[in-house]
Amino acid sequence: MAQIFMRISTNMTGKRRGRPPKYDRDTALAQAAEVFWERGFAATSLDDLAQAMNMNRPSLYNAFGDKETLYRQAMAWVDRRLSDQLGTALDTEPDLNRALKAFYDKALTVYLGRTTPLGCFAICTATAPAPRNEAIRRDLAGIIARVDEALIRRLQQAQSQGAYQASGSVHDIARVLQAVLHSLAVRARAGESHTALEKIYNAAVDAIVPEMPPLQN
Amino acid sequence: MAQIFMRISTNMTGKRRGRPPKYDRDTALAQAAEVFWERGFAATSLDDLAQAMNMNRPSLYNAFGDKETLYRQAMAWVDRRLSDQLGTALDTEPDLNRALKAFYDKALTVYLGRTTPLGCFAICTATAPAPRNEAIRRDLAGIIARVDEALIRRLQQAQSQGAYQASGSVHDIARVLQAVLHSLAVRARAGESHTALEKIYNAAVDAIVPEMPPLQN
DNA sequence: TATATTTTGTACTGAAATGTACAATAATAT
DNA sequence: ATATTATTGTACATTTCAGTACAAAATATA
Repeated sequence: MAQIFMRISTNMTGKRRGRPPKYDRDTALAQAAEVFWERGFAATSLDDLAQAMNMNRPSLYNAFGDKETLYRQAMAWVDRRLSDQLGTALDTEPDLNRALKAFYDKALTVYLGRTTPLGCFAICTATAPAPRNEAIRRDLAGIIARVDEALIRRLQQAQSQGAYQASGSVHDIARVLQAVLHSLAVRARAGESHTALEKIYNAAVDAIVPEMPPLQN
Repeated sequence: MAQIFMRISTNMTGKRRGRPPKYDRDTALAQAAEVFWERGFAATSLDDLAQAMNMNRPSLYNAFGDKETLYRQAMAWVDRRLSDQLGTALDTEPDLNRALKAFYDKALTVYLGRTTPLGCFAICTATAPAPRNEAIRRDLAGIIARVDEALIRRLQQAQSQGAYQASGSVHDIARVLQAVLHSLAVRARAGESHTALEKIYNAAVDAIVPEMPPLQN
């Protein structure tokens, strides 16, 4: 039941005992994520995963646990990478309007940037199992909450710099902005084009966070 | 391969020949939808469905075809009902701002109105299989497109009545409005409360389609 | 009453999936 | 060298699932 994965028993020379693993943990997770991303949680078999990760099933169990555990690690892996990219997109651009557009555009490159457009991993594959799998449901809720927080921070930053004046609550506006992200996630997976999606987020940002009028002096 | 379901061989008295079906087609679809809605497409077995529909598997095949066909019929069934309700919500309220809020609120009662909150059937269960199932992907795209059209119509109506002046393209604004719906669909399934979701759509509508200023005379 | 038609329900087949036992392998440590 | 440790890989057991064959049941029609 309570198994312990990944006992990192390295000695002081950094060399592990026993037969060395054939896989690299990070790339294996990336490969697992790719399969889950395309097929979803339930439709992905351990054989699919083992094949994609170039491992056999017992090794896979030994390294990552069962399918659910592996799925959650894969989702966390994808989330870390995406959060990094979206966070830097928000931070690099000083103008709020432009920062948000950069944010959405970076998301689109992830959502559309595979051989086939897959949308958002979490939104498009974690929703299905969520009602019957409390852990996955909480993972999904956590991912959404952290994006809320990132957007709130960015809005507050703009506000404190006088670059933005919220009509209502900044918390609520952040959630409206994430709504656009969710829609891009879904529409990308439904097959809509990059240009069509670009129009959506441009319209949204311009409607919700209009460009600053030139400073009056 | 090409089977024909539901041969409606009624004579002029409206009486069918052969043993009468135990199931009612409409309620059976509703029951199937409930199962798919909670578990998703791939995680639902034909045994789950047969049990929920109070049929045995051969009858199920005879009446609705295989799992994919049944799923698509169930999704279409749910979509018809939801579209009806959302359409009337949009039409009954004369003021655009209030009409949109009624629209979202009606959606929320559907998304949250079961024993466990399930969000939107299409958004939360059709996205997962979409990349590997072209038919389901197209169904999903069609459902999204029809909501776009309904919102566009409503915006144009308000515009032609002078009750609304779009900043940009009405087509784009409609898609931004549907983005809010998508987010409600996902967040409901992730476990967020009715009041939390209400705040989101209220903020969105007020930001995107502000209440009309009192007519100037 | 006999026949045709349609659905029901049992039972079966074959395929796919999960999870594990156990021997073989490859490295470090003594 | 020998022991220890950890992973790999084969093989297997069990369950679940999709799909179907076929007889029984229930109705209309001739």
